[in-house]
Amino acid sequence: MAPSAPGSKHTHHDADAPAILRDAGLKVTKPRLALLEIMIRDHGPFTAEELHERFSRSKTSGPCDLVTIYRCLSKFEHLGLITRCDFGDGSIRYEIKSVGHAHHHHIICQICRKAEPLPDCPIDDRTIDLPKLGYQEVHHRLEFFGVCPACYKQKK
Amino acid sequence: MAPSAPGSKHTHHDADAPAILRDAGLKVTKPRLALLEIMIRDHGPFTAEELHERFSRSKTSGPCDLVTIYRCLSKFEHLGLITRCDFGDGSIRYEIKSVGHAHHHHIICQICRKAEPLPDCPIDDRTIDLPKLGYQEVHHRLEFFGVCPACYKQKK
DNA sequence: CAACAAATGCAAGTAATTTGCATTTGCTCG
DNA sequence: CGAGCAAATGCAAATTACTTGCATTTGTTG
Repeated sequence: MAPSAPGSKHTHHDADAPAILRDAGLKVTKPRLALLEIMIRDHGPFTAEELHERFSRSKTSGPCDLVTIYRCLSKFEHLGLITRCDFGDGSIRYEIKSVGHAHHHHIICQICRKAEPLPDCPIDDRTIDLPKLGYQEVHHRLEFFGVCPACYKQKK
Repeated sequence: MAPSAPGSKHTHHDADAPAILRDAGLKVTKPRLALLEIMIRDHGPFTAEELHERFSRSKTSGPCDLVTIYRCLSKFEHLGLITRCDFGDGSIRYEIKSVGHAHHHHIICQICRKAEPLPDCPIDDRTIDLPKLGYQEVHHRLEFFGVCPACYKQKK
């Protein structure tokens, strides 16, 4: 996937996973690399468990302990490579941050648990409420919930 | 707190905990009543554990098993008496809903974990994004995070 | 106040995530 | 290119938050 040009134009784009890891000061290990590539390639926020399943299914990547996935995710999060999503179902999900995806939120179906990304974020952390003044490094977590069209149809 | 007038004007206001329970079709038991009263009287969203501690400390209310608290909270939530808050630290918190408190959100200090309510909700579930159209019963969960003035001062 | 369902307490069980520790694996130098 | 060392991994066990099963107690209602 990283072809031709050897020392070519930098500011690595998308799927340049090894460089991303190196730049972050992490060793480029097999599990780590595979994990990052999965997260870049595939969509949607994933739980550790879901990522672990993808490892098991994939023939190309060796196996990877669930614990390692937790540890990698934690590292990636602290480095700002991925964002945490909390859909309120007891599991934490993660999503790649950079790679063309702007800050956004999701709407989760309460019935089938499917999540859809919403294009724009309606919140500006700097201009919301007065009492928030005085807080530093403000950010937010926002998710929408509802019954998706498909599930709503079934209910009737 | 519920004084004088015996069979007085209805539409029970605030601290009329027994009536709230009865109206909800619940038995007025000692733990339940005490729990609801604590939630009405004291502030802030609480974890089950925090509520349990308040029981232990209080001389006026008998003891109450943690399991009972979980069960009551679950009941209260389904009845719409309380709302769930997720501060993303692995514990769920609950807050009374009615009793003059409008729908709102919080800002949580990342350092000391203290939560402050924010007066207005910046979200209108009906008018946010196009893809959300088609979803029924839409609601949202939103929390802000940051470093509170006190903790920020200490850091420097 | 009898009777019955609902609510409670205690013990045990789950699910998600974390920690300890011995082993392995990248990376850096010589 | 091979030693050396810290970082990363895997496995087992621990922890945390919450849930379930079941026998006992307690409100409520006739």
